[in-house]
Amino acid sequence: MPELPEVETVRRGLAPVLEGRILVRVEQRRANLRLPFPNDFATRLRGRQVAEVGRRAKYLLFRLDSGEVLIAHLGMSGSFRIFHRDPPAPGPHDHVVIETDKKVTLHFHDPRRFGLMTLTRADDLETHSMLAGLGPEPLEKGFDEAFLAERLRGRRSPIKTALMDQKIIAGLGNIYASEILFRAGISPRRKADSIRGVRARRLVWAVRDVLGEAIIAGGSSLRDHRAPGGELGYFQHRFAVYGRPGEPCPDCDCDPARTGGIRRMVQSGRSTFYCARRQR
DNA sequence: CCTTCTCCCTGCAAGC
DNA sequence: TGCTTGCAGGGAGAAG
Repeated sequence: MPELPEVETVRRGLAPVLEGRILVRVEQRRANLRLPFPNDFATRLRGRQVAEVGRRAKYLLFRLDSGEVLIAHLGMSGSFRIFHRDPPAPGPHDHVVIETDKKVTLHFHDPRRFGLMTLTRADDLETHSMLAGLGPEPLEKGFDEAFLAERLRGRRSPIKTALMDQKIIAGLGNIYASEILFRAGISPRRKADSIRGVRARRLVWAVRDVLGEAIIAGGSSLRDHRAPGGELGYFQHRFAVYGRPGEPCPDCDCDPARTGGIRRMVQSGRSTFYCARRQR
């Protein structure tokens, strides 16, 4: 379940291996993922040099010397694997195979095919429909309590749902939304509009802290996420609430047998985990 | 405009 | 054991 920390971990794994490499062979092994591949996908990549591997929200951005950018999204189950020599034969879910000079091979693997790859001109990147309208990067300047309170003003949805809205903040998904609200001591049910002042400050800090710690841990490896070198992330062991219904709250130790402990509920069709005592 | 719902897809686990 | 069912979830688009 790649969210910002997982995608950033992937970017950090790919950048040193791919930057400066020339894509000598590109094999597109099916017509579509979540969306169709663009016309002449393999042809437009072949022979190009990778200038930079970047990230915006949950999108990976491979800037090419042709002036085009390869936009890749991992969806739910997408992953890249790097092989420094003798890559294995691609399996049924290895949808794109890219060979570079220096014998490096890249596989894009995505069993559920919620991911996507497309190409656009670098000049048009910011106005591309996938990137236009995204909220700010939560780990960069410009994301602060004043900005957050302004963005949440008038929002009637629960704060948990608002945190997952990519137009408000870019890069948060279901797992980190629960973890961040726990860290901030804010109820996931609270109306987004009521997040102001000290709560907005706590929430901004929680966003930065949780995401920062998760990136240092290499993201979370629940089912699918691995770094491109095959390394597992280990932030899942540090989840305070996600996937832990019925366990005692790690902060207040409220007893699950007496209505305390971590609870699960569904908001907008997604599981939310929280401690009712600690989060208000 | 804002919010919620539905769908896309496969793999896994729980339950019968 | 072997089947069915439900859940996992990012994002687009429809519906309310």
